[in-house]
Amino acid sequence: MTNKSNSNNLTKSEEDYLKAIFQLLIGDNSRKVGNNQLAEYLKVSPASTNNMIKKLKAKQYVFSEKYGKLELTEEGKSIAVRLIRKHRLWETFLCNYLNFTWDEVHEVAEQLEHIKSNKLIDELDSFMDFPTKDPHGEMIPNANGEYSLLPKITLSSLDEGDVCQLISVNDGSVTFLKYVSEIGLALSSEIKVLEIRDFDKSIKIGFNTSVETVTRKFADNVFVKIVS
Amino acid sequence: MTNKSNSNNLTKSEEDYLKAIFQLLIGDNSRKVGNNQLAEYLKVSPASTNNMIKKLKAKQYVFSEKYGKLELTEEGKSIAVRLIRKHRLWETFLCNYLNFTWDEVHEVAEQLEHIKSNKLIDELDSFMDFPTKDPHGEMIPNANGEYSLLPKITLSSLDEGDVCQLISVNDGSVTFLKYVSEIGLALSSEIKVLEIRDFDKSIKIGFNTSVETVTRKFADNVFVKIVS
DNA sequence: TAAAAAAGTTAGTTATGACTAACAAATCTA
DNA sequence: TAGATTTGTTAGTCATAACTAACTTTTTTA
Ligand SMILES: [Mn+2]
Ligand SMILES: [Mn+2]
Ligand SMILES: [Mn+2]
Ligand SMILES: [Mn+2]
Repeated sequence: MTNKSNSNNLTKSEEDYLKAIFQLLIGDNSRKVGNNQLAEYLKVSPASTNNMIKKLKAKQYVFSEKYGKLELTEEGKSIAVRLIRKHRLWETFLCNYLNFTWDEVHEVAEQLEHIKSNKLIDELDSFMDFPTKDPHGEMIPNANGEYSLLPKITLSSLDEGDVCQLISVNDGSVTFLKYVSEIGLALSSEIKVLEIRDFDKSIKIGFNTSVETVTRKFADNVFVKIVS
Repeated sequence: MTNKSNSNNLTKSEEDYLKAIFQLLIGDNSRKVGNNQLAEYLKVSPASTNNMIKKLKAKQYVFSEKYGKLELTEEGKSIAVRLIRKHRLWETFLCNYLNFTWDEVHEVAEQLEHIKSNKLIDELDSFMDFPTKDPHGEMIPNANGEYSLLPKITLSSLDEGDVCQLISVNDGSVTFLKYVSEIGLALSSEIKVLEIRDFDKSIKIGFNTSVETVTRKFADNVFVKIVS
């Protein structure tokens, strides 16, 4: 059993850095995460991340050798997971109870996730009857910080003829999410890869009664489960 | 019609200072509010408030002469009112939907009030069907910033024999609020002033089937409407 | 009305978290 | 493997928002 009073007394920035490292570590599936990569992800300078990493190392949330790659301690991971839980519960609340669309929730959740109150988030969870997926299809960790990760397969990794089901989407870009709903794609949509064009690797997909051509960049942000 | 994009681009601190000035101005009913008084209210040093006041004057939310008392511009007032609206809507939400007690909501609302999203607060308002009172009995300004103030009569200002109804309570102290509910007082309770003791000005009150003696300090935080 | 007290201001310090510029180490790549 | 490129580090600056200590102005009161 780990320290109970953790995740408190952290600043908004410290929390966001830990979450970012966690996301990069699970996102890039156990690939190494470096200082500059983190800086780019957070849209700050490498000097800023270097500085914050020092502080997080002193507080024992992060470890790394000089000039080495970043890793999270158990404490660091635990804080990141709880932040993700809060973020996703808030996104779910905004979508399901306050008439937000899925492209509107991320920015607000980015603020709400930093509200310090265990009771608040657990009551919100209970109020919504313990949802397990957020509006973008991502899992929501439970109150004990437990969560399940299904492997993230991008639409762009499929071959011609493959059929898949849309599981989740990257929630970071408003224009991307608007685009997804505009063409009629939604969570659970069944998608067939009709053609991968040699010229620019753009992908012609079919779903429902629609056919659309999307770029590789688009397909990189769509996560699927292969059906056949 | 005033500037629309106001109240944005303000820091949490700037917002809290404007709210505090507003509360002191209406609370102390048009009495003058000075720098040191503000410092004491916000529990920071007079140097800190002096500094912040300078910034708020530069941004035209506050005005005052050197060594003079503080006043809010229309813009300043408007920001304060919107912050109070957010604070009280959140308190109402926490009490009515998330099983918070009235002594638990203030601290969390103090954080939630700084979330930047007009849609969020207006949808929350609509979700709750536009409540007009918060859990402590205070009015909630509407989406246009309109609000009505009933004169604040403290229980401590009554005379022996007066009968009144509890309208609202000061929401700032957890121990006070717990105390109020513990002795069985609630919004709308009818209270009779049975005796004001000469020795220490403590007040013996009767309500429901109870009789309690409360201090002047207690009675200063209870606001009532005189019944007879 | 002069001294004392209170209220307000200023200067200088600290912590946080950004930044740029300059530099060092590690990794590619020819 | 040497040179170039990428990655990471350090030093120094800035803005915000707190602080203490010292000072000035205003108000009180004896
Ligand atoms: Mn999100
Ligand atoms: Mn955030
Ligand atoms: Mn409150
Ligand atoms: Mn606040």
